Amino acid sequence: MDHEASAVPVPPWRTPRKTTEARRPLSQDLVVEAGLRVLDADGFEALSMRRVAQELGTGPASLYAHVTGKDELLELIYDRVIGEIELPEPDPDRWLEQLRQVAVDTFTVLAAHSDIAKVSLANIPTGPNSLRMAEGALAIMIKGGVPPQIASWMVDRLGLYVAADAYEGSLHLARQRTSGQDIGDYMDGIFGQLAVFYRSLPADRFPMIVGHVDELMSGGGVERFEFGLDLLLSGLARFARPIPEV
Amino acid sequence: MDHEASAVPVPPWRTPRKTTEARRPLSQDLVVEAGLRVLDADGFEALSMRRVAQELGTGPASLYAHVTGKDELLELIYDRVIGEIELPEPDPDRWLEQLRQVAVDTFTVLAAHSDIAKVSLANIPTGPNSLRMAEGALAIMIKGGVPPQIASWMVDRLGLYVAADAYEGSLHLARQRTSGQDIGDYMDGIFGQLAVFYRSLPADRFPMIVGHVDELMSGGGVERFEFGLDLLLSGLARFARPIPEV
DNA sequence: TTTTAAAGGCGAACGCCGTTCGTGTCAAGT
DNA sequence: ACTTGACACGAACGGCGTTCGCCTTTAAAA
Repeated sequence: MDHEASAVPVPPWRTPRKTTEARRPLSQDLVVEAGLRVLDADGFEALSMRRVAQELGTGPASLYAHVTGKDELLELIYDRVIGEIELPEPDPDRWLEQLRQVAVDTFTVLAAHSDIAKVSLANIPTGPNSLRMAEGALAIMIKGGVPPQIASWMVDRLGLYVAADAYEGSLHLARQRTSGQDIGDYMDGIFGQLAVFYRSLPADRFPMIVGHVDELMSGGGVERFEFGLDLLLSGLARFARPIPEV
Repeated sequence: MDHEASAVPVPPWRTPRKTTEARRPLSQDLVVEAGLRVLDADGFEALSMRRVAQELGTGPASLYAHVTGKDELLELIYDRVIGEIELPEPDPDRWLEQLRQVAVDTFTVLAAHSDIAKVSLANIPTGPNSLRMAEGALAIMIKGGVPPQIASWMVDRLGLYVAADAYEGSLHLARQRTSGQDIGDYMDGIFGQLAVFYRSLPADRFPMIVGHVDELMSGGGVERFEFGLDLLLSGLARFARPIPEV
């Protein structure tokens, strides 16, 4: 036995068949993970089937055995990201606070993973983790005394608001990435230019804009997100009724 | 005169130099108009430089003399669409009602022009008509007694909400267009499937969803839009202060 | 009227993209 | 040991935005 030890070297014109190490088996999880890696590293616009395949050391065609297409891949990545959000056990006394926390957490997680928020704007998310989120938010509200009809619509509206804001923020990130600048320099540049532009407008046609440049430019992304979120939530609170006897 | 009437036919090997009718001069306006035509007819995903050029009977390279690229074309189309919205003369007594009307009108106009709302999510609109909108909304609020800082952020938040909802709606339109179905059939199909899907979920893990399918599915796009809008506006109203002596 | 220079139309090509086809190869079941 | 079915993957298709370079047209200059 052990012919291998004294084996004659393979002739060089015999192209080595096992290029890396046998055949690495792919799987949907591996594809999704690679996609998420590309997304976090290089952003949404860089997430192409070719790039994901490259990340896995293969060609684009290989992915289609595990994923029906790019759309499905995006939905899978999205659901995976949503899975990172923790849901509290509903407490009727703190329902508003809990709902707010879930919204903020969702915003944070979506913003952390580049532009994936776009996916939830483009689809009605039906992955297991998205359903978990919807169920959790519904439970917090309904157990807090919000009428089911209101709570149902609120899930929709909150999801839209959170995703839209995260998406908008990610687009700035993408531009900054393209520009190659430091994130701070980029932001200063954009806001500086915009402030100068506003101030340069004809004051007779745009008196409000010219007169309130400082207010228009003030506040960062998170501050503005929470401002809008609190508008929505304070509006919602008026609908809440005391819990009926259980 | 009138040699034309009895003119000898041009020899066919003499390739006709004026193919259509001399050279039609292009212009930025013509390009933008053609782009809007494509958008309304075939949707966002069909709006390519090639397609717009085809609409003008030329090649894609010709457009770049009038537009720096696709991004600028989209912004120009967007601003043109925004120009369709009418702004009221601010009336301090009816500021909330006026603001609401502007938001609804904007939503309607954006939704009418397919997916153009996407552009305002991707950019901070700075076209003349977009500025006019911002100025108008600011004026309504500030003259209505809303503190300038709140009004400034509200312009941002309202724009985000309106654009996001219009964008989401347009994505359904795009799918319906792709599927080739009638709009009614498509909607019934989607909502029917979704309702069936929700009802098929395990009731122990998703009791709220399974128990409130009817509420989750109820209401059309406009109804939901106005629900969210009124949440935002009722939250805003709490900030309004009586106008100081003028 | 002729010349000339600037402006702009446009065919062709580059390098991306998502997706499909056909072939090759491995590993598990017989 | 052989068969077979799943799947990896190179190559190619048709689309995209954009650029290059040539050529026509036009309007001002001579």
